[in-house]
Amino acid sequence: MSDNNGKSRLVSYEQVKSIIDFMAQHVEFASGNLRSLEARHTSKRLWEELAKILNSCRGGTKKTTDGWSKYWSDFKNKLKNKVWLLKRKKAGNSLKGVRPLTKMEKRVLAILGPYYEKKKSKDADSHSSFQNNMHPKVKLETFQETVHVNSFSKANNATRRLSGGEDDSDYSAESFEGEYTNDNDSNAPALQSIYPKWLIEVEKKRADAELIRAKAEEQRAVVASKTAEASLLQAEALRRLADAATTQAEAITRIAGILESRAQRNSMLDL
DNA sequence: CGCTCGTTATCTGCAAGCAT
DNA sequence: ATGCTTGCAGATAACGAGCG
Repeated sequence: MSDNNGKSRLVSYEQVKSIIDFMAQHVEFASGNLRSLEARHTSKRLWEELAKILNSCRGGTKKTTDGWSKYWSDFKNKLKNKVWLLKRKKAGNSLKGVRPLTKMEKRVLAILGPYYEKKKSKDADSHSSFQNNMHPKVKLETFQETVHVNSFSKANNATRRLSGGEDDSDYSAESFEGEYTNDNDSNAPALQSIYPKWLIEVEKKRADAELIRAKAEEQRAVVASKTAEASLLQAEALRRLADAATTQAEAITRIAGILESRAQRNSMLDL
């Protein structure tokens, strides 16, 4: 198990938030798509970086890089199962106790959305899934059909702890409905008459991911501009310091000249 | 093209902790 | 005591890269 030295073995809310924030800035890394040789190095470096961040959080457990990697992998898997169950529920299957997605989970879905689609393409083609009315390429909805009882209960409760820092409204049915289909959107019926619902949902998820990426880029730009500003100030300070040093050197030269001429005068008087 | 290797994803079962 | 939840470990599958 984890080396938490008697502290909480549970991952804290702050830690989960940190992971998701980090993943939002590294979408390829989050999806586990860093497969090339160079990318693997990047992946390793990022896990070390992330592990350092997470282990420095005040509360929660401590893990090795492998431990956090495993945790993230399990987290994504549980989330996939949960989404699958929610889809079944929505499709009319009576699945009691399946909680709606939390804000955190929605955010992770927005980050991973496009990659879930890529990864699950084979499953979608090979499985004649329950939702016959759904397009087979909606990979998010094509998780394995054989979910045993244990997985079911696990998935039902997966990441329930994440709601700890959020208000109860996250669990409202409205909140969940708002994740992929905005029923209040007046354009929705018109759009659905043109495009299939699955395509609209996929595009919405893609847009969400793009938005998160753009926000991360914006933050990065702000940091970069502040860094540049600080560099400018530093350069200005150095320039002034150099000016002061030049002035000082000139003064010293003049003093030396004066002293030298005074010494010469004194020596002539002595003669 | 097919094989091997390394990494990551996924599945399953178990253990610890907690609530009743 | 019992059942549930959560996290972890181990096994296996899947994938991409490199090589002959």
